[in-house]
Amino acid sequence: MNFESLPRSFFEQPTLEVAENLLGKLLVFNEFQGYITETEAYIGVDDPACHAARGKTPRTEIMFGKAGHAYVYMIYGMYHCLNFVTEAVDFPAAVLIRSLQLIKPEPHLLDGPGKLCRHLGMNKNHNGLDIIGSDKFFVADVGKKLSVFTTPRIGIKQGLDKPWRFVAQV
DNA sequence: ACCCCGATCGTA
DNA sequence: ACGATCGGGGTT
Repeated sequence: MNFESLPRSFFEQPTLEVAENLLGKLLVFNEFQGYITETEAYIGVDDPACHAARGKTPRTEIMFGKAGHAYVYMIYGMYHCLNFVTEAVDFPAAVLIRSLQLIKPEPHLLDGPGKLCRHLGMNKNHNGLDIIGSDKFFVADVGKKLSVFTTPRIGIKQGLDKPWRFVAQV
C-alpha cells in the first residue's frame, strides 16, 4: 500500500493545531507504520518547557528551521524523543510524538516517547531529516478520525498550566 | 573545566 | 517512590 506524505503546509500551521491534527495520522518510518495516538506541543521562546526557551543552541537549532523536519534529541542519557518542527522559520516550535499504535510489521503499542524511539531505532542520526516527500520517513493522512482530549504535558516542571498534551480516545 | 538536571522508564 | 545514566547548557 502506498501513502502520500502530508504537505509541508500541514506543519506550518499553529503548533496546537498540528499537535491535535497529528492524532490518527499514519507515521511511516522504514518498515514501521503506526497511528499517532498522543502528542505534545512545545511552542516558542515564551514556553518555559520548550527547549528553545533558552535560545538557539546547537541542540535546538533545528527547531528554528523550516517546518516538516524531525527534531530528535537524547534525554536522561538513555532515551531519544521524536518531534516534528512546526510553524515559520525562526519561530522555534515542535510537536513531540509520545505514543504510536504500531500496525506494521507487528501490532504493538508504543506508549511513551522513549520507548517509541527505542523500538523504531530512532536516534540523533535522524535529527534534522526532512519528512516531506521522503518515501522512508513521513506522515500520511489515511482518513482516520479519533476523538481527542487534552491534559497538561508530562514530565515537565514548568508550563504545567498549559493543556498542551493531546491524547486520542481509545 | 565543572556541575546540575532533564519533554523517561522500569522496578518497587 | 526512586534509581539508572550521560549529554547539554549554564556557569566559573
